[in-house]
Amino acid sequence: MRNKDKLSYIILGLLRTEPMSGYDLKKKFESEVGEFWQANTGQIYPSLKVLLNDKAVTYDVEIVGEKLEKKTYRITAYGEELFNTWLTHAVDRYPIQKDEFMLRLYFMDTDNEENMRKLVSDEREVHQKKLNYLLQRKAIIFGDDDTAQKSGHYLVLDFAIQRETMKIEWLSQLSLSFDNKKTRVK
Amino acid sequence: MRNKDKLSYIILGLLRTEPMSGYDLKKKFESEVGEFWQANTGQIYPSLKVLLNDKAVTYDVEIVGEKLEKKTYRITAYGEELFNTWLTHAVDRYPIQKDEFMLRLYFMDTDNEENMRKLVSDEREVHQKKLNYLLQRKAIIFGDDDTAQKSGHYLVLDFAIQRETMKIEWLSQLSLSFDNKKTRVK
DNA sequence: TCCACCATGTAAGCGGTTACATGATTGC
DNA sequence: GCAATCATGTAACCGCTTACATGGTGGA
Repeated sequence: MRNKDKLSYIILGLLRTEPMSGYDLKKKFESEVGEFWQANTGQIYPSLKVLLNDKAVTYDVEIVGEKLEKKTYRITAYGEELFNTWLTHAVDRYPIQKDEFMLRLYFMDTDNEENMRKLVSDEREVHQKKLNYLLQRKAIIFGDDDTAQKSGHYLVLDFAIQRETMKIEWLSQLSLSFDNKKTRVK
Repeated sequence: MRNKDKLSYIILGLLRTEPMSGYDLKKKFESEVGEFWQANTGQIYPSLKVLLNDKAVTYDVEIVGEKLEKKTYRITAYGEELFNTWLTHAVDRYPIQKDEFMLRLYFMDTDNEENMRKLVSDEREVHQKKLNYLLQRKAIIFGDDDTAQKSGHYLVLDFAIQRETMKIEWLSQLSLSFDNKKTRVK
């Protein structure tokens, strides 16, 4: 395990909360953690192998049904050590946020109103769907009480919601500026 | 050039605005476009080679000074065709936004106030610096007039500023919640 | 019986970073 | 003269995606 390998730290973090299988980890990357990092089997299983080799995790085999072997991974004391070092060590540099939509916007002729409107409304739809999904998840997991819960899970969900809300508002503002322009011309 | 290769499209887009060298492209990725995509020489020069091979770009050699050969790349009609197809074709799927800070937040024990405060204040500092830099650039490039300019360049800068502002506000809110908690306990 | 899901992996290849290598030019 | 910057590239390696391969389990 190399010390810049973020995925390994995330797996350790997930295993610290509760022991689980590679398949369970995959599901975690599809939900909670998935808002800010993702991984699939092509990375998870090889990564577990490395962690196992480094003695940062161990596993117990559990037989499900007749013969299905489920490996339940658990973090070791050494793994906890590695993880805690990462957790309290500051983020080294500014994260690069790739955004293909913003690139298109950058390149598009802003006077081509038809293209601009389509680009913006398509993007808004994508983010509106995402926002709806996030709000629904928040309601299901945390209910209506906004003040009480301040767990890590709550915080990441809340930030993701803020992020989507902000983008939608910005896109709406942009749409409005097209309308104003049209009115002014008339 | 494979049709999923975003970098090539970005290079074409940059060359469409004005012909330039690989070195110039690199600088573009450090500023304007860099807010939403980045690339360095290890990708740019090989990518130009592929585009050249596909006849999407051509170049003229210019002698700078005595013997320094500067290759000024220019987009071809075929390249423009490729680029326009990409530009007006909708973004296929939701962008994954990696954020190591949010991961740390997710994993950190929210009751460990000392660790939380440090994590949050370090992150705020990083984004405050970024915001200051962006505001300065906006002032230099576009001046004080907020209403007039609606070019692609203006829009990406504006969005980046919104993004940073939102994160800083969210982090401030979080800091406040620590303070309130402390007061309540007293 | 069938299908969705549980469960574990591998291989190929691409996208991207880091580091290296080399040399010219411009301005102080 | 020196340093910053201009300028072009290559090589190694890693991170990550996509696709493939295989099979078991549980419920309608």
